[in-house]
Amino acid sequence: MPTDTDVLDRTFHALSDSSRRAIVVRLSEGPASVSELAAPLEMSLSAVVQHIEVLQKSGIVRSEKVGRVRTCQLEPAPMRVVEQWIAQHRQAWEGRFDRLGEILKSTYGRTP
Amino acid sequence: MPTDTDVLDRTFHALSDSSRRAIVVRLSEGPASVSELAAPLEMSLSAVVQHIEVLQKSGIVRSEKVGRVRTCQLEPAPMRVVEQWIAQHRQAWEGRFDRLGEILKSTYGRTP
DNA sequence: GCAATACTTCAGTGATCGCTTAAGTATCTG
DNA sequence: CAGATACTTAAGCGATCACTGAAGTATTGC
Repeated sequence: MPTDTDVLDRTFHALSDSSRRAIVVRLSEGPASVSELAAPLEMSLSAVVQHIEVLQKSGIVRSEKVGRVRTCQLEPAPMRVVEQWIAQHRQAWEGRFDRLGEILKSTYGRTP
Repeated sequence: MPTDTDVLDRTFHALSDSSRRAIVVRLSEGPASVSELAAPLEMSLSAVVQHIEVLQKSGIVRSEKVGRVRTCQLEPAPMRVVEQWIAQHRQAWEGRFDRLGEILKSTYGRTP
């Protein structure tokens, strides 16, 4: 049973590659087969399969094989964990903008 | 000049490590020195410095040295790019389209 | 001046990453 | 059944990763 930390590690890692993000963007338009996902990417089918494996390990993507075709689709749960993590620190991202100067000033009485 | 793709690659990568996320969480409470950031982490100072470098290359963290102390703080811009990317695909993550399609199908017997 | 402090830099190491090629295994289609 | 299709699996390779430890360089306080 993966912890939130595991999910965050794997999901952020999965999204850190532009080929994998392209796969995710394609899947956001609806389910697709492995070859459909591979078509626009300039790499071997084997490489694409490996990217899909990374996405599956993160939980972002789920797939099912029918006959000889594996169909992939998005799974929302891991992204919700990521969004939640970001939301928890959003105020800090937005609120503490460019205050180093102020802190240094209050600490040293001047800006160096 | 880094493209959005570069920013996404580096920011997602930066956040894919739990030690780096711990640094980010600490910085969300306010600026901190390198040693302050290192204190709760069970690794060498050198390792922490390398994590901070990764965060700086992504643009998430900015730092300034005064005397012998380097003070780090969050920079919101890269996170906004990440939030924007997620927002663009949120509907798909949440499965609204799929469910809407199913609902319409079960109601009208077809997708309009 | 001199020791403690706060990093900084560098070389090395084992693990993981993103890919390739090659050789599989099922599953359709005619 | 034969050949095409859609993956699947495995080995290997150069690059990057997350560290460590050792040796540096500025500052600061006494």
